[in-house]
Amino acid sequence: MTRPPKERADASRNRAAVLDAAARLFAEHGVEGVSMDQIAAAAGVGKGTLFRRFGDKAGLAVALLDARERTLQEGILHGPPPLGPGAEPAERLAAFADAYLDYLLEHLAVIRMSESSSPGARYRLGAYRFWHRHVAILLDGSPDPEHAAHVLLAALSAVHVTALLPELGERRIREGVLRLAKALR
Amino acid sequence: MTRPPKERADASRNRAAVLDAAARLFAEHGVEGVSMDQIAAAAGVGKGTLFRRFGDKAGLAVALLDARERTLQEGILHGPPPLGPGAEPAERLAAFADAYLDYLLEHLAVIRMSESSSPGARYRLGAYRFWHRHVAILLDGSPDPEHAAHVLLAALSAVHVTALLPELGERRIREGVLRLAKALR
DNA sequence: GGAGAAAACGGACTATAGTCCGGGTATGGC
DNA sequence: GCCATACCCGGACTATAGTCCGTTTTCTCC
Repeated sequence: MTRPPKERADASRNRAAVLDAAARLFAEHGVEGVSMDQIAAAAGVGKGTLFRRFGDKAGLAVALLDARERTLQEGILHGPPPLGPGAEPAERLAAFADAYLDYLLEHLAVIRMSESSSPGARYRLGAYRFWHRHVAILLDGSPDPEHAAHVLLAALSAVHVTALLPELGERRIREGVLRLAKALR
Repeated sequence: MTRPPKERADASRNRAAVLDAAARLFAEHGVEGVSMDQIAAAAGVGKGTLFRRFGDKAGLAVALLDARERTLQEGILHGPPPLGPGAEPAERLAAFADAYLDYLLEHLAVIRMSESSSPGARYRLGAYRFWHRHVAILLDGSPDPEHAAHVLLAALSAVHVTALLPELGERRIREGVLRLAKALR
């Protein structure tokens, strides 16, 4: 890990102000209904500050999700089975699909924003690479675990689940994903 | 089918001019590298005309793909087996996956544009609904053909295939999709 | 072939994402 | 406490998508 030399007091203050403002505005008007200008104004910072720190709207979404995402990753790496180590791969895969869907459905709009700024942005996220490696390892033994892992994650993409939700409902999506996880082994 | 009353001569002339200009500019500078202003200028029409006719850049992409897409749909509905009617569902599904990948890889950038203007745009395309119904029918008998069809199509989305192509290559993607099609039955 | 209606045209206009850089401020060394 | 400087700030600026509406063209019917 590279350790940044330090964070200046004004920078840290502004980062917190931006994240607070963004969380509040997103909750109030929806992710799509808030412009970067509005967030900057609400946080009391300039536009330049906002973009320099977070890159773009997707980067802001990633920062907002950071804590929740780390919790899930922690549960996978060091938590109790079946999500954490110790259970059979098949069980761990089912537990992952379930836990990931919990996370996804809880933050659907923000995750969608984090994944779809530019086309293909999702696949470049550190988090995506984490989920992909985890799933590929659990699929070890199948003909092409890497492709199969991408397939499972495609069925768990925010855009995909958002589109299917009104048509199929949460229950059928959960069952479908679990069946898929089994079928891929 | 609803029959539009007629198309005025100026409208038809401009439509052709826009499609020509777009095809040429896309081929020359890539889909991402061309702005709607440039297309309008190259076609010798105003911006308003462009947007009124095609809605947005994705609509323009859809119009460009129209002919090729109809060919594939025709092959499915009335062509010879195994793509067309007459073969076993499993064979037809494999043939569809293969033919769709041919189509997708041939026009990857334009299809990506047609699918990803706004988030979820893909699922509202008439073409998507066609592919989905076809696949769901071929998966009849499995626990949830509709969800399974969405899964197969997710593995065939332009963004997904674009992201996987440099990492896995065409061969592994084709094999992976075929395995998925088998596993979903 | 001319008048009137309907449809299409086109460019000025708005909104938003994202960039750039001159000016300011915290920090660490003295 | 003071200075040098590296880092950060913020708003003016650019580029692009998409809208709006007064004007022009086409079509139809007489």
